[in-house]
Amino acid sequence: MSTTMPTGTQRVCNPNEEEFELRRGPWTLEEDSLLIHYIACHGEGRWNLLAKCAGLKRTGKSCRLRWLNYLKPDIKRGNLTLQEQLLILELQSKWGNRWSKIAQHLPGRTDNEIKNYWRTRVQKQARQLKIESNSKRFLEAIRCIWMPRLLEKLEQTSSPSPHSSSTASTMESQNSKVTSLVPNQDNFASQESKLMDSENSISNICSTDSMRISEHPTSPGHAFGNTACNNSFLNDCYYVDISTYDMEGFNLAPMSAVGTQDISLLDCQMAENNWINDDMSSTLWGMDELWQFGKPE
DNA sequence: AATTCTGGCAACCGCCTTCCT
DNA sequence: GAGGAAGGCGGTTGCCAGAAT
Repeated sequence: MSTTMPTGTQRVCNPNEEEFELRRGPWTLEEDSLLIHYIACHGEGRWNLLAKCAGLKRTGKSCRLRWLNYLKPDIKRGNLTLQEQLLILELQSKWGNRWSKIAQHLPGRTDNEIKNYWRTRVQKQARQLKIESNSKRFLEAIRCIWMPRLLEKLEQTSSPSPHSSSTASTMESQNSKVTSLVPNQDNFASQESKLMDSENSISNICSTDSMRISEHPTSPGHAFGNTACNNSFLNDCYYVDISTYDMEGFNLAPMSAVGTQDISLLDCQMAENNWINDDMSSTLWGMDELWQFGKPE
């Protein structure tokens, strides 16, 4: 029994209590400080009671959300690092839209933030490619093209990225061990050229061993193994120290079901859209620079 | 300079699960 | 075991700032 008020408040009529206003919408500084102060003194949990005791005219849910997504001291601010983006791609392909679970592996990042990232950046690419997001084809593109690119970019920017300087310390340090990821750049450019050739499917790219550099000898989950790319592209070319990701190993099982037909379809789609050279280079996840280094001159 | 469009993100909603009585 | 409350989670909405026209 509530009525939305034009001012962003709800009038809640409770027979046992006096009528009170329930605020909605953006939080004010005053509300924030009330919440912070109350949690500092009494801890979090029992959110409905907390809201009442703290003098907040908000629902317990609203308080919880505000705290977890914005006010909590260890929340990271700023853009997602390359490592974080890579991790999100991998974990999403592994677990699907289990944002809270994924967020557990990105210290300081919230499920809401990761969800927003996925929707605004990643799914946008799917739309532009006319690929259904979360489809096999899209997953394939992520694995065979974008993740390797992220890895390569990661290697190139071994020094901390400018926009993540002070805020991404945990992941930054955790993932500084992403090692031996990328072969020489010339090869990558040539791979991209191949991609643009409609005669060559992604599977061609994936199956080349020209980019071979190292293979992790003991990796239990075998980061990029057993993919539709016939293992070669990722498995042979990249080594990610899984343990540093705290990822319980990459799981590429779903991709193993992807046949070359699908890949070829994707390839056709890509060729049709000229996606690497045009669309993608300027829009992929806001990481424009990611698409610059490997472009054929 | 004004208007429209777009992207990013905080916040809300509704459903489901877990906990408590 | 049943029922209700609280918490957790994923999807969606709406606002705002900056870009584009």
